[in-house]
Amino acid sequence: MREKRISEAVVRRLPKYYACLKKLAEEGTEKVNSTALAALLRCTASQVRQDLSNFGGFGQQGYGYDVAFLRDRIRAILGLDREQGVIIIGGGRIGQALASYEGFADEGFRVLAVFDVDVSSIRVRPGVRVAHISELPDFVRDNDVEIAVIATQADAAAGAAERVTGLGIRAVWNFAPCDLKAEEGVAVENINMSESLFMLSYKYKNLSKEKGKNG
Amino acid sequence: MREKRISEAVVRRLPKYYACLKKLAEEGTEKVNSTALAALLRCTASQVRQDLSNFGGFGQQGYGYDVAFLRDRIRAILGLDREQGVIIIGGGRIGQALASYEGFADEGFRVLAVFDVDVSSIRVRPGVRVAHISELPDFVRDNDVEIAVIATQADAAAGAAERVTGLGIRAVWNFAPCDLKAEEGVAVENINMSESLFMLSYKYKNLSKEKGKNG
DNA sequence: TAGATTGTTAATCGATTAACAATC
DNA sequence: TAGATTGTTAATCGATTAACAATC
Repeated sequence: MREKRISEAVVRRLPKYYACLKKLAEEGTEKVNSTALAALLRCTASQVRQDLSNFGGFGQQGYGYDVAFLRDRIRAILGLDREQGVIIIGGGRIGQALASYEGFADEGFRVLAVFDVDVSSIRVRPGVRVAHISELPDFVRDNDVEIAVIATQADAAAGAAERVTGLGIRAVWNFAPCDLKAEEGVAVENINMSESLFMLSYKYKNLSKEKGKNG
Repeated sequence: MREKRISEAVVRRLPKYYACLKKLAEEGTEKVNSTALAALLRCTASQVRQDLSNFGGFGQQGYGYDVAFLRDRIRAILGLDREQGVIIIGGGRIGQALASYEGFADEGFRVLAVFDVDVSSIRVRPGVRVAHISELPDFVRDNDVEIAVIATQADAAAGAAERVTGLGIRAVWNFAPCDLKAEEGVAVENINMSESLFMLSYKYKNLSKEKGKNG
């Protein structure tokens, strides 16, 4: 059976549906329809139905969607229904912040270790190992590592990415201020703070020209 | 004269052009054509010409684009041709990391102060003030603040944003794991790390289905 | 002038929205 | 059954790509 290719635009909205459904479930809401979901996501009901139907019929005509059911389906679609081991390359402030952020654990991400060339002065939560970069190959061999976070300086990022993919890691989350491109068989997501800040600067500068709506 | 509305898709590419042109200039490249730029950005030459022509004719037929000239034009378009004062709400690890990141200074961003309810144990670079949140109104009144960074917990983010916009700040850069929506007359950019991580998880899970290309 | 390459118009492609038949 | 709401097909809209006349 041929899986339909899901467009990038749809994938970008999936985490938003998920966050929204988690919230609704926490509030005790049991069912929701496409109109209500659309209002929460600030899009059209049509788009909600179109998006969700990409993955199968999760709703019921005349009723709507069961919140907990839909949330769990999207969680599974996102691959959050299992543990994923994470290592962090670079123990600077960003690396330390990520290593200490407890929110990730809620969705099954387990930060296993932080690697750096200088191990002194890296402070993380108990349970997260701090190790010299030379220990990386052994660690990856001996542990179940799905995701590598690149939290190095820009000039070291591409090298670090090559290194981890060379060790067989197939998911790279890059925080260095440069865009890493995905090679065949490797998933890459860039958090490019500079680009975001520059866009903010652009939007700010052009505020008067806007007719509302951006963000 | 009626300014043409620039689409979000184009704005998202502007920082990439800018980064690319800065790099070319540093390497001593003096001219570049749309085909070469397209190769660096991994898009089509047609798109490069289409994008740039939104802002005016920066090139020269038969020649191409002058690297330094185009870089400076895009810098100005992004609003990076001046100083912009930045304050940070929230002195946790993310807030501290941002307060200490020196790369922003290169583009005219000046981190002036970090505010929090608990000022102890916040360590930043010399020259950055650390103050209790109660000092915020006075500080904003007495200083030139363009941008407020929200680096609080998720539940405090919306309140913090209201607070700073209430004080007249018109640009908000949000790092809390929730999407702040822009009200009329306020520019907002969200760095939503959770969404990015979930998308990475999705891409990783669906790697085999991909025909290359993502990131 | 001949060659190169832009800026722009036209064609294509994909994503969003609207409409409605299916069905709970 | 009647009312509500989905899933899906068709229409619209916008963004990307191709083509080419303008021009350096």
